[in-house]
Amino acid sequence: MPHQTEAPGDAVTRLAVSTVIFALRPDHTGRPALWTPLVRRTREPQRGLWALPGGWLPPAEELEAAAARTLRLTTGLAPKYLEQLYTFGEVDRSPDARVVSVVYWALVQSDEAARTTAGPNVRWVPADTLPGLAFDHNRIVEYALWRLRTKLEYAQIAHAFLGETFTLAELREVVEAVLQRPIDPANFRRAMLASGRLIETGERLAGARHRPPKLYRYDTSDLTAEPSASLTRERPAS
Amino acid sequence: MPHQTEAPGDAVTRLAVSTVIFALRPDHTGRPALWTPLVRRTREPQRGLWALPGGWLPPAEELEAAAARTLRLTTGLAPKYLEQLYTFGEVDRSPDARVVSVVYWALVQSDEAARTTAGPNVRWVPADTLPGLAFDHNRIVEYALWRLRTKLEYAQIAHAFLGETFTLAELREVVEAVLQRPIDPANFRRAMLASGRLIETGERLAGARHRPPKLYRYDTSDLTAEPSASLTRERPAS
DNA sequence: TCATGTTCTGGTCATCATGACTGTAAGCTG
DNA sequence: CAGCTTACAGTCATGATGACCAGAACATGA
Repeated sequence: MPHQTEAPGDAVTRLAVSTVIFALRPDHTGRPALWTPLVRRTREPQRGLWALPGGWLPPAEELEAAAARTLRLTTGLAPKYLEQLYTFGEVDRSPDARVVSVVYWALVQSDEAARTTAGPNVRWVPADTLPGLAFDHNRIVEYALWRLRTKLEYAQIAHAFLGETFTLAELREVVEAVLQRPIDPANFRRAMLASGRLIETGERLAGARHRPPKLYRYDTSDLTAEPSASLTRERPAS
Repeated sequence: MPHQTEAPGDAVTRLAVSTVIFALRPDHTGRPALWTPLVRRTREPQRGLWALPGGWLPPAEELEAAAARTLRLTTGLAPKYLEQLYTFGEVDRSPDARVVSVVYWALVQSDEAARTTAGPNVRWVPADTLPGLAFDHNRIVEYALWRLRTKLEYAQIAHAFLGETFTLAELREVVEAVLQRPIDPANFRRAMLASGRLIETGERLAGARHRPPKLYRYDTSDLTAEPSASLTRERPAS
């Protein structure tokens, strides 16, 4: 496909797809924080180390589909948000052959995360305090964290962590957990309502020992905010 | 490298690196506009069509180095700014084998662009009105254009189109050409000076028939503005 | 029943960034 | 030196944002 047409030779360069998955879970203090699932490597190289879910790219499978499939196979998760993060291809990032990894990042709902495939080879860890991972996966997660946090500022993907309907307090809790700083409830409300992307459901969430908050839904009809809509999508075919 | 270790089988999936290059040149109205160099395909498939500069990824070469090398070989250009754009891997984007392309985008100085390798197989075209390109390259350029324009808003890479020193008017002309709208000179000055990234050289640019403007230099010392500094760099080893 | 605690929710105020605009400074040209 | 052009400095209105305040509305427990 490139204009040069030397034969690529033997397949010494291999193509893999991996995914950094984020979900909100209570940390040791009880407050919601970012967690990410890891899988234990059962083969060499780096056998026994924890790594990102992933796999080799099948020739007939789309990149995004491969990301969704491998994370479903290894963790049982179906992402609500899935987007390409970056392609890592340093020559020495894997000790054996040259491996180029197209890495995606995904957001899953909290209740979904609770249904993760259990087992000794899958484990959730706090995204900010990772153990030593295989290959360059620590660096990859750090970059994914940075991207998540900057994207939360200018775009609205916080609702990807939540269910279909949510209160403003729940949405704010998500943003606070991701950005790791408290946000004034009144100002947050004003900004969110001014964005015009929240739709009142008309219902309220009763049961708590305080004034029942309104339930909102996210307006997914407007795609103009993401000019790269053809490249990023929500709710991929899981 | 992924946790699954099925053999990747035959190398039916091939890995390529391509680059979208932008430079400022006067368009038919005489105003500076974005241009991009294309190369003509000399082999099948899509022989004769114009395409982005690129080539297959050698097993021992870094992705970014491969991008810099292929664009130098085909166009003779050395980019001042080079960053990974996106990885395109749709199964059907190439008629023959499966091809996954890691695409970079580059900015080159105007005077550098004038030194492009001449020949019937290299051609500069206005980035906004492209002819029909090979494969999915039209879509790729459109995405690169969007990324360039959004990145110019929040970051300051306009100086990548210019030389070492420049006047505020020159810098403003770059931004106006990229964003395709006039910018108030006084407001632009205020915003740029407030950013704190411009350093006065102490010199002025005389010779014009008006008050000589100050010459500025860009402050490259501060890397905190780009938290992903490890992934994006300026002035790659050309 | 009713006070109490809690959060929801609507509002004010100061600050800052930004767009529109005006006026003066300082060079070159004829 | 008159006149032209752009550099540069400053004002004003507007809108977004952070800090803060106060009433509304519910569950709970006295």
